Amino acid sequence: MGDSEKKNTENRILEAAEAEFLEQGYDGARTISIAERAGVTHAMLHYYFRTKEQLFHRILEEKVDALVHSVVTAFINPEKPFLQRIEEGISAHFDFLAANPRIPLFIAREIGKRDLGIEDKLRGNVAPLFMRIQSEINALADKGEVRSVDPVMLFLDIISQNVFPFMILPIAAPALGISDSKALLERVKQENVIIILSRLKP
Amino acid sequence: MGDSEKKNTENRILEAAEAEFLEQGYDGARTISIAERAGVTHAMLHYYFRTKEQLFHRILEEKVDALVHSVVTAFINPEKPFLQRIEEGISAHFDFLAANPRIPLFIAREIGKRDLGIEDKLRGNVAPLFMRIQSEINALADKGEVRSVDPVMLFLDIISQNVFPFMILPIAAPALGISDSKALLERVKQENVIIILSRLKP
DNA sequence: ATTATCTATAGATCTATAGATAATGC
DNA sequence: ATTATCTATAGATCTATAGATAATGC
Repeated sequence: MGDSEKKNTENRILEAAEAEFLEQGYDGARTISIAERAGVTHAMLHYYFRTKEQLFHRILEEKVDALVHSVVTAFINPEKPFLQRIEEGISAHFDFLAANPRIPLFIAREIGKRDLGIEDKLRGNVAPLFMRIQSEINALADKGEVRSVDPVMLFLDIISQNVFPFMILPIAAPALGISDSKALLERVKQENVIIILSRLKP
Repeated sequence: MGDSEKKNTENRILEAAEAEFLEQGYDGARTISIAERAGVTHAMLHYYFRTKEQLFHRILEEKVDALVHSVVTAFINPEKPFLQRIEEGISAHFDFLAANPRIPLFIAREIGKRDLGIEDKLRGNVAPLFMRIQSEINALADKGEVRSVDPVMLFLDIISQNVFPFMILPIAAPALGISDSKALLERVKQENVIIILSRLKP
C-alpha cells in the first residue's frame, strides 16, 4: 500500500481526532466516534496510534505549541517602535484566536489533569520576551513616554482580553441580544487595543 | 430515620458531587467516586438523586446562579458615585472568584454541551444593569468626566480581566517562576482596577 | 408503614487486541 | 514479505436497579 494512501488514512484519523477532542474533551471523546468521523474502522485507530491517550497527546501538544507560538511571534517583530509593536501584537494574537477559537477552552479543560511540557515551553519562550519588554518599558518610562507596568501584568492583561471573549461569546452573545457576533468580535479587537494603550499612556 | 440524618447523607452526597464535578467535569466524574468521597454506598446516590445527570444539574445550576449573582450585585450598590462603584465592583467580583476559583472553568467546560437557562438569567439580570451604566456613562461623558465606552465592552473587559487569571494561573505561575501566587493575585486585583480606570478616565 | 441503606448484578459502553484477509513493494 | 484493513470479541468500566434488610415514625 502506497505512502500517500497511508498518509491519507492516518491524516483522516488525526483530523477526526482533532475535531472530536476539541469538541468533547478527552473524557467526552469516544474512539468509536473518531473512527466514524474519519470513515475508517475502529481498529485502524489503534493500529496507527495504539491508544486513545497517545492520539490525544499528539493533538494536545500541537495545540499548545500553536498557542504559545502565537503569543511569542505576535510580539517579537523587531523592526518597529514599542507601542506600535504592542498594538500590532494584540491584533495578530487576536486574529490567531479568531482562526482557532476552540483552542483556549480545549487546553484549559485538560490542564491540571495531565502534565504537558507547557511550563518548559513557557519558560523557554516567554521569559526572554518579558525581559526585553521590561527593559523597553523602563527606558520609555524614564523618558515619560509610557507609564511603568510590570510585563507580567501587561501580558496577563493582553491575553485575558484576547482569549476570554472566545470562551464566553457563544453564551453571552445571544443572551445580550447580539446576532452578528463577527461584528462584535471586530469591536472587541479594537477595544482591546484601546484599553492596553490607555493603560500604557502616561 | 430522622430528618437530620437524611439531610446529612443527602448533603454529604451533594458536597462530594460538587467536589468531583468541579475537578473532573461531567464526563470525567464517576458516580462511584462521588459515593466514595461521601462515604456512602453507591446505591444511595441513585436513591436520592436518581441519575448522575440530575445530580449534576443541581450542582451546575447552583454555580451558574452564584456566578451571575456575583457580577450583578458587585456593581449595583446604588449609594456611591459611578467610578467608585466600578472600582469596588471590580474588587468585589474578584474576591468572589478568589473564594470560588474553580467555578469559571467548570462552567466554561460544560457550556455548549448542554442548555442551562443561563441566557435567560443573563437577560433578566444583566440587561437592566447595562442600561443603567449606559445612561451614567452618557451623563458623565457629556460633562467630560469619563471617556465614552460601550457598557458591553466595559463589562467584557472587567470580567475577562478578573476571570481569566484564575483559569491560567495554576499553569502560568510556576512557569514564570512565581511561587507566591496569593501575592500575585493581590497584584492582579489592583492592576485590574488600574486598567479599567485608565480606560475610563478622559 | 415508610424511609433509608446495603448487597449483588444486569445491561450498556468503551478501549483494546487477536487473528484472518487483502493490498502493495521488492 | 510487509503493510494495511476488517471482523469479532475479550476485558474493563460505569450507570442504574432489583430485592432484601434495617431503622424510624405513628
